[in-house]
Amino acid sequence: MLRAVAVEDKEARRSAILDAVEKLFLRHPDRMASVAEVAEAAKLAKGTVYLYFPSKEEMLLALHERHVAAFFTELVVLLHGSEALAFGDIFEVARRHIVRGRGYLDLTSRCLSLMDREIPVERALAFKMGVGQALERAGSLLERHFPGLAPGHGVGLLCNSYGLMVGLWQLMHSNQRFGAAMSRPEMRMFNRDYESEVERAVLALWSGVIQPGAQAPVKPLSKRKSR
Amino acid sequence: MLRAVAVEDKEARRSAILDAVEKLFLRHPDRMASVAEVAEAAKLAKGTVYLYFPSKEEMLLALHERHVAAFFTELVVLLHGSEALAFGDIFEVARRHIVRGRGYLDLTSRCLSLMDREIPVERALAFKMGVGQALERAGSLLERHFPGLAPGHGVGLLCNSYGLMVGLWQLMHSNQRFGAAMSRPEMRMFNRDYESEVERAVLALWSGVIQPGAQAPVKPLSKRKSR
Amino acid sequence: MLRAVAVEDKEARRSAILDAVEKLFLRHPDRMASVAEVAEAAKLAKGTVYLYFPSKEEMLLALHERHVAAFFTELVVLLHGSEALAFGDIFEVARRHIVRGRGYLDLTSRCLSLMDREIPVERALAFKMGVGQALERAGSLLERHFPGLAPGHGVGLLCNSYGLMVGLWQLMHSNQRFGAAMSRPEMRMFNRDYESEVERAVLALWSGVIQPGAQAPVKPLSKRKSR
Amino acid sequence: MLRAVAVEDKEARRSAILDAVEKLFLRHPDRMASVAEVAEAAKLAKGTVYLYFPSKEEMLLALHERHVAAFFTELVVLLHGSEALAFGDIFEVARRHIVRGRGYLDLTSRCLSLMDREIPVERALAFKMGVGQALERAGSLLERHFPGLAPGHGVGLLCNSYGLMVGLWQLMHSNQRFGAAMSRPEMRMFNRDYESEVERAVLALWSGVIQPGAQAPVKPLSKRKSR
DNA sequence: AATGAATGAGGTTTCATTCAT
DNA sequence: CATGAATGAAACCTCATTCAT
Repeated sequence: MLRAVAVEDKEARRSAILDAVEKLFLRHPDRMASVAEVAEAAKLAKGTVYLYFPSKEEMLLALHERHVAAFFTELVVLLHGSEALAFGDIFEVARRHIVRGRGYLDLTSRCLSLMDREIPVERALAFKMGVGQALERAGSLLERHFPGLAPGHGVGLLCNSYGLMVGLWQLMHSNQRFGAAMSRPEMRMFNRDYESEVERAVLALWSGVIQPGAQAPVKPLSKRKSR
Repeated sequence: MLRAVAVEDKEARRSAILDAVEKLFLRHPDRMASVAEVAEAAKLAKGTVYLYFPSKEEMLLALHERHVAAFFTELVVLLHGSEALAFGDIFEVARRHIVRGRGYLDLTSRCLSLMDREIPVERALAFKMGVGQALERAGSLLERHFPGLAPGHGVGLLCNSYGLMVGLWQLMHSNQRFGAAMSRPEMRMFNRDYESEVERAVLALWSGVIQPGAQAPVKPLSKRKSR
Repeated sequence: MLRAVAVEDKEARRSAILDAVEKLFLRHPDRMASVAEVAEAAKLAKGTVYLYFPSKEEMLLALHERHVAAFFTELVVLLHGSEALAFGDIFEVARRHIVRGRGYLDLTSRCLSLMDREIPVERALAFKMGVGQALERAGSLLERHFPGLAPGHGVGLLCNSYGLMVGLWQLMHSNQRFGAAMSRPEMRMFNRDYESEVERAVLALWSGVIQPGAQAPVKPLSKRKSR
Repeated sequence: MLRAVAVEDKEARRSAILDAVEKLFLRHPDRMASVAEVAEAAKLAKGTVYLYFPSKEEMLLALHERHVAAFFTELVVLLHGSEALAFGDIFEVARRHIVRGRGYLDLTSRCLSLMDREIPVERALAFKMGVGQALERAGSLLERHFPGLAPGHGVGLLCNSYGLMVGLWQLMHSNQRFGAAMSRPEMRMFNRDYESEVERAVLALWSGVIQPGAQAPVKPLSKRKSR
């Protein structure tokens, strides 16, 4: 076994481990691979894996981090351009990374719950802060493209969109398990395609947030009571 | 221990077990109680619990089902009334059950991932079909209150809203763990209150979906490419 | 597998586990059996063993406790009798249990160091208090047989003797490993038999403590300095 | 890192490693430092440590050897002098090195059990032979100071004393863990100070061994039986 | 001689579930 | 119906040691 002495070598090895994790994750999205399996897939000894990651959970988080970074990098590049962008241009990036990216949403869900328990607070915080910075950057760039978006609301819109994509995925993706049963009449309303549904939903959300018109189409409150 | 012979007694015992699960779930939302704890809290023996539920996971699902049923019951009652309803009236029900309901969202997240793996397909399907029916009913009633909502789109809007609420919760709730660190400048953009944020987001979503006006405020596509 | 439902049955099973531990301990005094081995030797599943003992270490302690209890029981019975006792009568009990008792001293050494680290303080304290009571009882009875023993010094003498037996064993027992090498001239002074050596030493200790005569044979301090 | 090429340099490095071991041992007497920690404390790499010691256990043994050598050196110097010595003069040396020497007894206990298993027979034998020689020397010198000590019994007395010191320490030292609980009435008999207790015990042992008078104060055997 | 990356054996404990009573 | 004793799979992580550099 070659020894990763230089910093780049180490980085490469770390990355190779993540590749192995990803491979296993995609092969069996339903079960979390054991460290032994990861090590085997990466052709390393178990102990070696622990030289690069303090725990199994942090491996997953690191993989997720890689996904997220790739997404934001591309998003920021796009938003940075001087070209005028419409919703679809931006969603295109999300589609490629998040909606269609193999394992992106599944891993996101998984990590979101890891963050509560298994990941040490310090690490969770660090991850979140990293995302926060990217988000802030993307959010403010976004505002430049949508004058209807009130200053400071870019980040919020991105968060909301992200939440919508994740939540909807969780609601819908399991349908695959049901196979033929999905064609029963009682299941009709679930029988939609996540990809098109989520785009429509996010578009609607943006339309609702980026309000150019004066009057809201949906009245927030009825007259009878004010809560 | 009295024996639950009559059907009602059995029903009551089942319910008592769910009460115990709920109590434990609320006490430690961060860890899943063991069956032994549930049995103890319900003042039963471990084995007895298995007379009423085939597995631990199905206990959680049953509790979740109870939450969901309570929510839909109230929602349908509201929508059934002849009174005119604004968004806030409807969201009020969601707020009480989902947003503020102790443990509702946490349990929802948990069950959503259980549905993928631990729950037998049959059971998962049955649950889903139950929700489907309630959803269908509520969706069509909803359309009566919002003429701007195209026929058949009520269910979709409800699903989207539900997904948004769940996804946003997952993104935001973990912030509690971070305590004081949330006030750092890098974390500013996360420092929002879930309750008000989610209401605003859902309202925006509805505004976007229920489009009375002609012109969309957000152009779906730029001219340059058509994907 | 028969189920130990009654309390006596449980006691018996616990005892059977200790038998298995003892058997393994005697077979390989040099390595601590794994729980898997213990379970196998006791013809139980690993998990079952954990129903009876909270940890591997506490198994050893329990076995040691059994040894100690047997020793003290017999000692107290002897001391209780009305007959006049000489040192040899009492040492006879120690010889049978401690010196010749298979594994007694080895296990004692092992447990003595477990008490420092692995055993929870509560448990260690409980054990020690149990020994304390037996010791107190034996110590005061001892004083009745040896008028030369100052009141209250019985316990101390027993402790000292115990320490001497344990310490000497540790110094000497390993000689077995050395086999033929023990006959080299440089090793001559180690080449003694533990059993006779320890008896002589303990007798000497008792002779020194139970001082009938006026003049001490060994002057505690020289005249030149007083420390 | 400078390379230790000359023999003295190597000796110095070896010694520095032992210093590091000792430092760590004193800092956390309750847990055995890992090789990584030792290396770090000695400002060396892990592999380097293995150039000087074949195993972790032998590090401990070497440190112990250093302790023992220091003790015997001083003891022999004292016994060599022409001055008349009383027990207290000799015990003073033991007190300084063994009783009060930080970590002496703890390490002794540890090594005594290592000798059984972890240390290769060859090495264990070598250590023992070294101690044997020192012991022999000290033992015969001792006999010159105590005419009551039968020729050839000096070594035995030293061994017995050593065993008593070690055994008693093991019995008593753990009391520190129990803190306040030591003041309970059931623990009264344990509540003694090791330092004074051990001195009294060793003095008693010597008094018993170095018998000037004719009649033994403690009858070895009762009349009724002869074992 | 020094380094530190790689190794991989090794054993504990938990807990959902079963089933004899 | 109720009990709770018995089961046993499952997986983590540590760390002493080796050896390529």
